[in-house]
Amino acid sequence: MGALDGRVVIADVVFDLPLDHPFSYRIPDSLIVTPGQRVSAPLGGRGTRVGVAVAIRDGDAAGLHAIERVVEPAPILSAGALELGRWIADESLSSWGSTLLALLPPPPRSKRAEVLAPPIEPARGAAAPPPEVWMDVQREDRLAAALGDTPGGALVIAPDTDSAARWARRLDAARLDSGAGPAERRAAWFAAARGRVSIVVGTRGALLVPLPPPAVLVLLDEQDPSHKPPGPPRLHSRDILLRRAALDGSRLIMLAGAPSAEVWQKSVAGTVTRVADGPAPWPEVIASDTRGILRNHPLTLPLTRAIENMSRAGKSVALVVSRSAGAIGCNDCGAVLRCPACGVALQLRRDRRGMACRLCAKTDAVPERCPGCGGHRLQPFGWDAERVEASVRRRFPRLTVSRSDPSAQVQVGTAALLRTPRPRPWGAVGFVWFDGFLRVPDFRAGERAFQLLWSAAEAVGTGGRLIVQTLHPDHYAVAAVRGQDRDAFYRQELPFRSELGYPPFRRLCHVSARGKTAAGAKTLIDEAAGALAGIEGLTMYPPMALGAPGAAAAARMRVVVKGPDDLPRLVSQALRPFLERGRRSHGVVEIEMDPVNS
DNA sequence: AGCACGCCGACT
DNA sequence: GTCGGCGTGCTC
Repeated sequence: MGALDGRVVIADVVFDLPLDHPFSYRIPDSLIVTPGQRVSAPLGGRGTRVGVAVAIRDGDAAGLHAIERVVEPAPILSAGALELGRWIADESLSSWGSTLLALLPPPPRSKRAEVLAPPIEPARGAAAPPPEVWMDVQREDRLAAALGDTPGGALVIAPDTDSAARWARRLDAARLDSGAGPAERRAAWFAAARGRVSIVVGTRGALLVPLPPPAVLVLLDEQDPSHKPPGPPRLHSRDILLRRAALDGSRLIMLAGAPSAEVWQKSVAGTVTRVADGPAPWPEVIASDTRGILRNHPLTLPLTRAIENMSRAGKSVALVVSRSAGAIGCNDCGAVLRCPACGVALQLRRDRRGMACRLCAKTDAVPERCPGCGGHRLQPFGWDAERVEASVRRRFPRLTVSRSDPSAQVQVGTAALLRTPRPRPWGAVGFVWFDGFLRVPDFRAGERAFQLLWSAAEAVGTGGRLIVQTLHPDHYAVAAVRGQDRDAFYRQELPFRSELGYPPFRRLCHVSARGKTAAGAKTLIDEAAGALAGIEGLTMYPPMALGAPGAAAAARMRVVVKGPDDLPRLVSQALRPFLERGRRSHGVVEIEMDPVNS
């Protein structure tokens, strides 16, 4: 690296920018920089930013600025982790830098360098055992016991910080999530890298923690949509862990009472191993038909009885309400108005003057009569927590009824009630208006409803009751939970997904255009849709406006694209000109791969 | 993403 | 005559 010929050592650095190309810097003689190391370097105008060195090479220093300092004296990411980050960026059509930096603990505030050893390189190429999904009621206890016996390290990914905190306490593990302080997070990261702690618990931000092999990777509540929140890394934690386990030969354990359709399909295909038990303690599941009732009172007879019996037995009852969903149902036959082409529930527009399909954007007036039974009681309605609370108070004046007090005899709330841990199980759980979940205008509504019922059944103790008030008492989600039979649910659900070309059989992608004006957004989305049109294997729905109709908010347009496994590559090739900051006059094109809601 | 440069409207 | 709008292009 003699300076005579101008050849010096150069670091290629990626930053948290929407630009998917590295910036090159000269490495001053006073610094040693290796791939995977965080560095601080000048970028644009004035000021420095923290980035990650992804490559070190010899080159011509002409016109290059110098790295200013290293954030840590050793790499924070292994070569394998860098490569995994590259894969996540490719799969989600985001930049390497924004992906990597979202997966690292915050840089230290002070410039004082921490003394640490380099992370241990994962054993690449080792054959990984097939990933497992543990579904039995005892799965959490078994996990805690199994991790206690594990010789190597373990990385446990929780869906949210509350869960991470609980599990860190339970496993006596180092905590690495945004609920922990920055210093604690960094300490946990490097302690794990050095093999000094055996178990690390975190949320998504911990997915790249280096662990000495053999390590066990764990995904808690696999079915929880919180595993793919908005923002980088823009990929589901399940997919990241499946990839990581395969790359570094780790065992992967996913926990879910009722797994996602994606994991279930993998288990059917034999790439994921199901671990279940025989019949577990299970409540009596009662589907209570609300036809003709539920207009003036939120409780059917079975739920009223359950409240009476349980309060007499000193047990508490949860009443679960749904957030009003905007789908349109018939109060006579229980049918939901659906788009004939897409199969998803049509949604009442906010101005209430029509209804629209979220996927194909077809809009229509709300019909006078139900297309199924001819009934004229078509309406979106629901019992919210406030109304339910007041009504139950009136009906049971001697019971404590509350929306906030966990010790109340009857507690009313949304589905989040079931996720709050409690010392004793519920005596009964009642779904006031289960159709509110079935009617959510999303192709995953049935799956979500099934998983919700399953978790409710698990949260009810033996001898308890699960009461489902619905116009669809024979719905296959209810039947499957009553029979404690996951397979029965997916035997119905998977063919539906397959026939309509939904995940897990095809991949989905949202392409949206945001402009200053509705016309600008429309122009841009039409151009983007034009670039995607005619690509072999893609199915594209017509553009539709997002947000409130009318107003100024219509400056967002979206198309839904379905395609094969290599959808990211197909879309990125076709839309490259839109993603490389060219068309700013009309707005910005954004791509969401594998959307999990709406 | 931020930021600087650059070319057209209403204001002290 | 300026101040300032944001459209366009760049950052090693």
